[in-house]
Amino acid sequence: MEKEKFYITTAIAYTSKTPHIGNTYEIILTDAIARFNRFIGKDVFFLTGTDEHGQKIQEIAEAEGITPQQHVDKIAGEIRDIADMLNISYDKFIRTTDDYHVKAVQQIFKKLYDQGDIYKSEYEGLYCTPCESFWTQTQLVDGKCPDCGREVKPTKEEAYFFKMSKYQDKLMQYIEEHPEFIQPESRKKEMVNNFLKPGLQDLCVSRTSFTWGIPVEFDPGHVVYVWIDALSNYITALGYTPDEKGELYKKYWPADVHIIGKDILRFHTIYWPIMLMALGEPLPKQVFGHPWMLFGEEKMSKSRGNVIYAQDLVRHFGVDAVRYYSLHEMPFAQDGTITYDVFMNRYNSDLANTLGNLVNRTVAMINKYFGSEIPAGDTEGEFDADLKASATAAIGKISEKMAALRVADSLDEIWKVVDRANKYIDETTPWVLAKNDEDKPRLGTVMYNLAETIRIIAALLSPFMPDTSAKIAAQLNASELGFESTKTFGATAAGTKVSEPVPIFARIDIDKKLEELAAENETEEEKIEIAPFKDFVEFEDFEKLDIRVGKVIECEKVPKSSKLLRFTLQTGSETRQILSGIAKFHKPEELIGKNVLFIANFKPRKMMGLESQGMILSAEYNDTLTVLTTLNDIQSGAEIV
RNA sequence: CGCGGGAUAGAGCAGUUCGGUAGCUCGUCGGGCUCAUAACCCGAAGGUCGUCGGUUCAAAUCCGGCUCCCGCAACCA
Repeated sequence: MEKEKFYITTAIAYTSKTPHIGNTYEIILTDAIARFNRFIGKDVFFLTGTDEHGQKIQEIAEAEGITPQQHVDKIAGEIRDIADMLNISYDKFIRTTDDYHVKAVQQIFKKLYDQGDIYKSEYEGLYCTPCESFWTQTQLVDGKCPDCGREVKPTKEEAYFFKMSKYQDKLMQYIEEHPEFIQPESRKKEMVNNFLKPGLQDLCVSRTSFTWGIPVEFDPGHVVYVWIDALSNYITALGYTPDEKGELYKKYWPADVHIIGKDILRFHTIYWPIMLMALGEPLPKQVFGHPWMLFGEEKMSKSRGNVIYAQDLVRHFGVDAVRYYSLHEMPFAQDGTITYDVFMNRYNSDLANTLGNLVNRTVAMINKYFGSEIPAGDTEGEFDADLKASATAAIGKISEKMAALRVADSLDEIWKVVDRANKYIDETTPWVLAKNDEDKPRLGTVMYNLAETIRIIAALLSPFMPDTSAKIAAQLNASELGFESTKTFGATAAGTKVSEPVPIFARIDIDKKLEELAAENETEEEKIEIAPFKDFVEFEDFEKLDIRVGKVIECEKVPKSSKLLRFTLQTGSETRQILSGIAKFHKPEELIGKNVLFIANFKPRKMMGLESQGMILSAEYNDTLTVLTTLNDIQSGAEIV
């Protein structure tokens, strides 16, 4: 019988810098799902890889004084090492710099262009001078600028655009007919209400402002901008080209599920399906936007000093502890958190105490009471039926949960069996049975039932914690760990020799470990990553800017905007209104009365319906920002020289 | 009034579809046991289910108002 196929992917990781555990979480989650589907007998293809093009990478490489290729080779290597370290069972690792991918993307771009879905735009009649904004035909309101309502003028800027709107209704229909397509459900509404209902804008798919990308074959100077390049990895990895689809593609496409971060859901549930429609290919069955792993309350970032790397966690706690935490502690649809403290508490209670100790005490007793041979289990007693039912029923429940991508809940089901087994030991009190020879057969059965239950646990764990599964099986000398073997009791043969008991997860002394970790962080020299410095300019270039001091006489939040503050600045004997996107970093009250620096000769520009007559200067580093001010008070309107 | 999600014991979460004794894990306290990694098992304490009001015999659950968080969109030059 033909095996059912299952194609699963992660998003490809951007190769700008080394990923932290929050980034790594995605691939662990995907691996568990992939392994589980293999476990239940599907023919799985698991794809992961790296996204290696773009301006940012070009800039970073320049700053480091190496070529973009050298930079992405380095980071892609690191990412691959992390995946291998974590036992990620990917079938293919694609890099967007791979030659077959580059070629296929060029062909895809050409095909879409030839059939008229991609067009080159000269922005004719579509530039609004006061707003300094480009608009596509579909964005205009009554043929005029949607921002200010004024006339728009032609310009010469050129880029390629994808006609998204053409496929919009078809996509809407698909989403409605396939309620499981976007997961979790709540995200679906975001996509439909924010993008599809208002009408899709045509998507810019090429750039001329940088060169580190896939060249548009028929138009030198243009490179393919991120989306067509990155998204198509899911099919080019299978050997797809518009002309020749390839065996893997025919076998595995459409994807059963794309596992991605919630931040790129839009691209995967709107642009990507539309690309596929344009290519005449079937759409993926499901896109799951997983939540983020945060450090405490915050996003991880190096400057906050709260980054946790998978490598460090693995070094201190082992691969499967990292996998367990990632899979078990993350809620399905809400962001989860990680801290060393919580991690270790989880480790001790779930892994060392509950699971590890069950294996340890069982193996120890078999050694002690039966000379390390698993005895026969033919003297039934109270509690046996309940234990067996618990063990053999687990796989059914887990299968249901996993079909809904409920990985954490699946682990809970396994732990229910572990708990049941620990309780069984208490109920049957083997140490009491061991005191009387006539109880030996019953004691043997208790040991057998425990060994067999643990074998089933090991089998159930194999998709989630493969190393642990193998370690447990090795101590019991168990060989049968297949899917079918988890449904029935009795695969363990009496007489099987177990090994010496060896703790699988050593308990952690949390206080001691925290000290160790703190010491480690201190010795680690701080690497400060600042934006690359720009090229030399002439003094005249600086002189073109008119930078002035302004005294803040009014400052308030712009209604309905999360970023904008509206300032009224005193500039000599005049005042002017300036908008600045710094609401997240400064409260209006704290700025009133302060001298700020601003660029006075930018063309006025409308934002949120208000005119901004200049730009207030701020210093920015890694998600934090502060407004510049003068050391001593000085007349407003004073020039910066 | 742009769209959507959330607020439940010290912490993290489930329960809300189809109203009826509020549940899980960790932590705390007490007890049991001694095979085992000071592990395991049992029990207890701890919640006016954000807030105000409505419907109902009965509301965490349904309806409405409010507060606070979060995501998306818009907006940061």
